[in-house]
Amino acid sequence: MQKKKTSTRTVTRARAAKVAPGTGSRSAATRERILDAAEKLFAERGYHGVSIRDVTGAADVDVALVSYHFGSKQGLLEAVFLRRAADLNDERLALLDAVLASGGRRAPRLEDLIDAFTRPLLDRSTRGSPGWKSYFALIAEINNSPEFGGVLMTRFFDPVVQRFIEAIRRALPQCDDRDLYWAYHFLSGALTLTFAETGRIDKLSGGVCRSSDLASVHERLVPYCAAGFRALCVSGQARARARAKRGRA
Amino acid sequence: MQKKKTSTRTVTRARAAKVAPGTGSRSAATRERILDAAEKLFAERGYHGVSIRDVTGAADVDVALVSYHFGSKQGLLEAVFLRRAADLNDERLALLDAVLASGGRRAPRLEDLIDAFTRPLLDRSTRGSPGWKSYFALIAEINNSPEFGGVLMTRFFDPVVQRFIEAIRRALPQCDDRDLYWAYHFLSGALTLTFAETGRIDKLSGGVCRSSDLASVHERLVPYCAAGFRALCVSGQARARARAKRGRA
DNA sequence: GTTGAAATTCAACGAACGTTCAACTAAATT
DNA sequence: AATTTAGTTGAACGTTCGTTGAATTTCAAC
Repeated sequence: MQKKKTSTRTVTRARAAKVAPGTGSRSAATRERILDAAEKLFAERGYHGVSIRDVTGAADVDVALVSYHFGSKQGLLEAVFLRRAADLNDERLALLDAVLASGGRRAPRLEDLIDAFTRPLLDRSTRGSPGWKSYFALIAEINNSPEFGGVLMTRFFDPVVQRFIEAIRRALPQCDDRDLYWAYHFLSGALTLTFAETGRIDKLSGGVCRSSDLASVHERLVPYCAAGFRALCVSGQARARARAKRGRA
Repeated sequence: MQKKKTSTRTVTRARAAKVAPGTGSRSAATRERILDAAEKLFAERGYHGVSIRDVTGAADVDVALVSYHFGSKQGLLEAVFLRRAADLNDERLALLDAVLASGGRRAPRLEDLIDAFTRPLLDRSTRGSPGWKSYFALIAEINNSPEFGGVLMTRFFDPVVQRFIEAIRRALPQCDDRDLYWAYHFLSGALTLTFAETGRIDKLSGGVCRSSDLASVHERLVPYCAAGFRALCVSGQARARARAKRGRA
């Protein structure tokens, strides 16, 4: 199964392609076209549900360019993921710093922290380029997928998440770490499903709720999760007291 | 694109296959084998990430049997979905009725309702056959997928969900319907991500939390979501008061 | 034991899959 | 103007895809 071709000159080019060929100016445009199309299609039908030809067809570009620019289909997925992650993480951290700075030495307000974590998604989905909606739908699928969930999400987002959890720990200093992490986990599930906009709640509610009305959802997501964090905090202390009592008995 | 074959005798058999061929006893066993393998693989790699040959290979069965028993690959997915849905829904409704009955005329406790909705998942994932874990992972992917999320979930689960929301409405009679539905939406996201067991929280928490320790998660999921429901309820009333005040002004 | 339907097997269909290669174009370097 | 290089193209590679038709086996009813 090893490559037998004693390839001659072309090897250097192929190797170079694997690294990252795009520095020229006219390549950047086609790279973006491919990323836009891939983002949309991956979000709609999932990674395996989309062929490279689907992507290049939608981008009106030759098939071979995916391998050339991104090395492989998997490389394309990671590039899609990476493209918007930096921007998203940057604003999240900026908002987090602003919340922490405005409070001075005082503990930050829990609602402000959750808002700083989630508002960048709201802003981009409602006012950003339409690609952001696809991006968030893709993240929702990835986040819930055993195949990619534990890998891609961790790599691209966990450093920022860690900083938020540290801040939340300051807001709820008496809270057990396990309760803190699980509370974040629930927030993560609610958040990704919300910004995936699958439309299921529209049918379920008979039109009372609209997935696309993200401002209304976000307005509710923050108090919902803040209350959840606090409840876990107190119920965790109750559990600890019960354990201590059992220990003494 | 229409079938030109003036097919003679075999048509009756083929038609019958589309409906549901399995009544014989030895067919039931192979059907189950196929469903088990499909459930596991769909959960691991998603619908499009699994080929029919992957499934029949794992089930040690001929390729053609999927078309014979389930009509098509999509038919197989729906059969996987349907197989455990009835059992799950039945116990959910039984627990719901028990909660409502035990309370008599009084409003049910919110925590009891959320527990009735979620505990059947906990029981089956921890004590049921291992196929249940795959099933819940598959549901998580479907729930967050634009392609299937709004269709399959609605068809198989929404009737039961509606009954729960009615019961929750009795527990929070002053709560606005929009707040109620959105609160359920957040619960749904947290629930599906939890039982998907993607393992992401294990890495994020550095081992403090374990996805596989579902009893600990469930113990926290209930108070988290109950507090969320109540918080939405009161913040919804605050919003209503604010709207009324603006109206008078 | 024969019959007949249900279940299974085998082989193959055309289409689509991800990837690669050599040839070609266009821009930058000398 | 000549040469190099990044970018693009079209074609093809071998493989796998979902599905199908016909032949074969299994098993219960007669």
